[in-house]
Amino acid sequence: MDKKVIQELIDRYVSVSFEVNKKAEALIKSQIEEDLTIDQHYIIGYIQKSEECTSSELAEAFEVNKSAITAIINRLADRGLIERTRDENDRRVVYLTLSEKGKELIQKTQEKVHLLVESFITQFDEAEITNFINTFEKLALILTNMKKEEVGE
Amino acid sequence: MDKKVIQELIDRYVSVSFEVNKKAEALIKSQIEEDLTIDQHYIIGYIQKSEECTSSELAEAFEVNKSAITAIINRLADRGLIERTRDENDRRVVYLTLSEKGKELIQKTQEKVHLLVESFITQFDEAEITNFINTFEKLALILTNMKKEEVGE
DNA sequence: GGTGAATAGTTTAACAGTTTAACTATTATT
DNA sequence: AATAATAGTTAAACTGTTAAACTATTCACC
Repeated sequence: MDKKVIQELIDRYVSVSFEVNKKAEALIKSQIEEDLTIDQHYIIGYIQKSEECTSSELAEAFEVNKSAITAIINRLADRGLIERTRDENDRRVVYLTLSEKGKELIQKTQEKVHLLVESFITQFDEAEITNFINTFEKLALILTNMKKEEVGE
Repeated sequence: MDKKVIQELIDRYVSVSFEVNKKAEALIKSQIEEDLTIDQHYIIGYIQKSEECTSSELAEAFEVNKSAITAIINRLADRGLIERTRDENDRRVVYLTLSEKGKELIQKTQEKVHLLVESFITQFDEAEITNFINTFEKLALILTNMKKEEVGE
């Protein structure tokens, strides 16, 4: 690729990804039920999808320290949205699950978020949005590998 | 579009955008100079690019309240990275500019971030990444319009 | 020209999220 | 049995955020 072209692509990428992130986050925030923060929403969503979720798994997925997760989980558990159960075989680990209240809450919120995403995805034609998401997924893979290299696995 | 296809695209989009955001943010964080946070980095970068930057403009761009901007600007001004100057014609407004120290810092950081973005952008062929960014920019436009509609402009 | 509304920015209090370091409890290694 | 490693928590310090009240200035318009 031409150096100039690359420079331009970089600038465009940096600026558009910033813009989309900010705007998308603001829109999601507007759809979230009750007094859930964005992070709480994502945490609950992750637990919902995950089989046997632990703090360590969350910390890795969200790229933060475990103590940051503890703080968030504490708040959600205090509100009765999340439950903790110890593993009987390895009593160090604590599994996180959603209470009924938590399940209901995330379901309602996910529906709204889905409608939101649908409303902009359907403004593209199928080929374009499919290509876009395909490349996006490739990018996710590349970033994962870059991180692994950095850590030196 | 088929309903099932749309559902699948939504799920893929939601999950891949979350993943890319987290990973990209972690990588950027690893490239940032000294003790700058991600938000501070973005704020300084925005001021650098902007002509006559004000707190209100930043608040709008970052989709937060003005008082959140005040807090960040205070910290950066305390560290001598940003300077405030009042508009002589309208003494309510305060222009934000980078000090020499601030300019040097952001330049060094931007270089690193550019190299980082370059390292993954160049793993795609030109057509694919160009299409990707084009669609991304369309998405930014759509989100901007959605917000305008919501606000009711 | 003076009064009330609008605008730009700040302050304060309260809270969420984050890191680092030290800690508890448990399990693995040797 | 002793030591190291792992899962998670706690505490202190900090950043970012909102909401509400505030200051200072400018605008609108009668």
